[in-house]
Amino acid sequence: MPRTLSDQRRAAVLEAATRAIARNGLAAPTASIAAEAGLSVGSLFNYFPTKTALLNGLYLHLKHDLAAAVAEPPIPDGPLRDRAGEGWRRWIRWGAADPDKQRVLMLIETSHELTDQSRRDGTAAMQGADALFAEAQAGGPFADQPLEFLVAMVGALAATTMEAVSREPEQFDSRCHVGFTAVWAAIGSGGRSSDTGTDGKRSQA
Amino acid sequence: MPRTLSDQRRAAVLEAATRAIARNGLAAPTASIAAEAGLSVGSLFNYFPTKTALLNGLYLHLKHDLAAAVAEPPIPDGPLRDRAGEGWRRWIRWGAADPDKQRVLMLIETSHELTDQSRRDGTAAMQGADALFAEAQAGGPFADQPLEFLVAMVGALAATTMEAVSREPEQFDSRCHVGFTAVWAAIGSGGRSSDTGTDGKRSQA
Amino acid sequence: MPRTLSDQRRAAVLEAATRAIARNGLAAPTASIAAEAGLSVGSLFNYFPTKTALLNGLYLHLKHDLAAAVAEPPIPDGPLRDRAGEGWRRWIRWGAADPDKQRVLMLIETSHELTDQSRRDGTAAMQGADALFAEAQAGGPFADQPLEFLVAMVGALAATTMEAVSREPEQFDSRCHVGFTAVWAAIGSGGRSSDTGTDGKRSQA
Amino acid sequence: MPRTLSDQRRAAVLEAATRAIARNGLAAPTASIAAEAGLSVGSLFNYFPTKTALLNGLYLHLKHDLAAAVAEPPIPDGPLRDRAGEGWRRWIRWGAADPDKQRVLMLIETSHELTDQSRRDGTAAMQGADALFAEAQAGGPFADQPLEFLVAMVGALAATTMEAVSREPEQFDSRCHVGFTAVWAAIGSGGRSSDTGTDGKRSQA
DNA sequence: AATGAATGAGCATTCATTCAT
DNA sequence: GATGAATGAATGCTCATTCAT
Repeated sequence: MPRTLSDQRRAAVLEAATRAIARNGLAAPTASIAAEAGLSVGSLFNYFPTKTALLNGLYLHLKHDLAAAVAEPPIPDGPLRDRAGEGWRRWIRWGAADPDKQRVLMLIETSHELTDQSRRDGTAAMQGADALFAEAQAGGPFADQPLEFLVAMVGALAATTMEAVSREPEQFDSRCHVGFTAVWAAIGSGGRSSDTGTDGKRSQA
Repeated sequence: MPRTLSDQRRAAVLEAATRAIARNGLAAPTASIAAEAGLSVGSLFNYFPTKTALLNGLYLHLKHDLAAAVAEPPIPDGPLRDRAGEGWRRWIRWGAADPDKQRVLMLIETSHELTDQSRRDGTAAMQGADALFAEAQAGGPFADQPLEFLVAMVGALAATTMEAVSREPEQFDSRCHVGFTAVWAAIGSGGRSSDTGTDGKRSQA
Repeated sequence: MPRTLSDQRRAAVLEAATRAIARNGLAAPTASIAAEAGLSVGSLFNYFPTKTALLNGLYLHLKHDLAAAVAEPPIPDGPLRDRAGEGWRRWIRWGAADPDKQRVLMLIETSHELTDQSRRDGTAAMQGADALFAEAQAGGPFADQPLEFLVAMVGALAATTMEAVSREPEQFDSRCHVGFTAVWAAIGSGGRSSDTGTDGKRSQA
Repeated sequence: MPRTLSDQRRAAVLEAATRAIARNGLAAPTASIAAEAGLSVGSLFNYFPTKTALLNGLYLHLKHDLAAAVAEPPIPDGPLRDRAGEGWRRWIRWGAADPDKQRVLMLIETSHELTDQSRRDGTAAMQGADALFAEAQAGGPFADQPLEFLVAMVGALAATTMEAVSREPEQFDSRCHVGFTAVWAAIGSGGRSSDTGTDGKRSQA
């Protein structure tokens, strides 16, 4: 079966596309992507019939990559806030480890290339991660806010935090903490006693 | 004397570019922008010598537009939190009133067309608005976070909030409140007694 | 009468065109010519209704300029060969003094912008100078060659000689001598006893 | 394996460019050249990445074409003057057989599109032909003239002679003779006995 | 399946010329 | 007359996609 070869090449294309698009924007020529992947133009179009298909495929690939990075290995049981915090840190770590991925994800998301189906699929892929935050929102004062809005807020904060961390990796803990504080507040849990605060000291106030 | 380069026409170009780019992305043809502005292609290039110049000009125009919308009329004196909240609401209102502007601002910001100079100028234009949040950050637990990071967080939250409000304008108050809660938390004022909490009612709980 | 003013400006345009075209070729924008002449585009088109008209006007202007440089002040009487030699030196001096003029003349001549009428007029203007060489040709072995061919040969030799002299002005005498030797040969007088060689002094050696 | 970049097509482009440029000047649209070569615009740019590259390639192609026409088949041994004369006739024949080539060569040479490298390469290609004339110059009175000047003189005379012959092909011998007489004079051999004279009379002096 | 040349619609930009002031 | 903004056809070049090999 030529399956294995195909998968490898497909992955190479996605990786090359990530680099090329991070560097040159969505206008990055398919030819340059193919070259970067070590393929001919013609072959690239065997894996993705159009550039739009490539972009949508890349979007889903990155979304799943991110979702996996957040959800695996499984986050150990514990207080919701701890679990959410761990998910958050994984999220940020993913983006800071390879800023290109995050940037490209956003570029595609804000473009008009993304089909509704892809957008839905991407959202579905993140459901595991999102659930963590949705749960926290549930009982709080912002429980009536649409999940979509919540998820968007968390995503925006994550993007900003990643970017900051990728510029100063040694500030990972510090920026993560600030970002999570905002996330927790956006979820509506910011002031609840059950959270015992962002850190223990605060809760004694 | 010939017809003089008219500010009106320049403004028309910027407005047309905003619409066209919101609709078709940065790849929107200059010809379509010119047409939408009621000008010939050639004339567009009298006002902006290159497409990049147009994009940079548009970016600055929108940034100043936003800055003015936040800062004018002057926000009346009062507790810092109230003033920041008023600035925040104006910000969201600006973006929700014309979502194209906000979208285009972000598209340009994440593209490679923006010169460093423009970026600096754009940041400078927003200084008035940013100061409001910087002041709040000053004495708090996040005082050591770089202003740049703070500003980026607030900006990201604003973008998300605007988008939500532009989809459901009647939820202006509700979304604004959530967004501001996150902002205030990101600034590090989320839990300070001097703020009497995110809102008065809550602190009594 | 605004005649004087007009003539000045017209001359300024021609001079500016010479510089601009020497620098950028026939594709030199009319706008740049106008600017170099200290005029507005619109005004330039008052003096020359089209770019082609400007080019033809410039051609004739340069041809007359050259013709005058060769013919004035009148070449004193003397042996034909001396008179021709003096004409030749004046010709070379003209081109070496301002190589732009010569280059532009050739550019226009080899372009498709030149009308037949202009070409004829240009030829007519040079008749005085050409006559000097035609006379020399008359009795010789090449008397049956068409005047047009003779003139073209002399022109080609002049162009080459000018170019060489404009690069090394101190070699004026040397290059002039070589050039004239070729001219005289092309005319068919190269070996006639009446010429007593390329120059009288030498033949006595 | 895909269709391979074909030498035939490349040649077709050069030929088409020669015709189109002879007809319309250097401003001949690339599209028209492509069409004349039976190619699409896009393909033309596969063979030559820019119009400037095409022009430089065309220049070198024509120079080599001319050089080959002069040098091949090898000129049989014999007196220098005879060999030079044979080279000269071949040169003229080349230009008269296809005046477009010569015209285009000159157009490119006098434009600003030609790179220094191309100019050098073009000169190098002609070295074989030029050597013939350089040798003749060597021992004569003009031996101290720079080779460059000599070559330019010969080239100018050739261009003029070609043009005349292409207009009246039946005058080939006659014009060739006149041209060569001038060439030989420019080289300084016009009066030397070893040449047995351009014409018999001289050698007796 | 892989390759890369071929295709041509599409785009930013230029520039001669016109015309309102 | 003078000015220079307005016009839009024309041009070099790009790039997604196709297809012969």
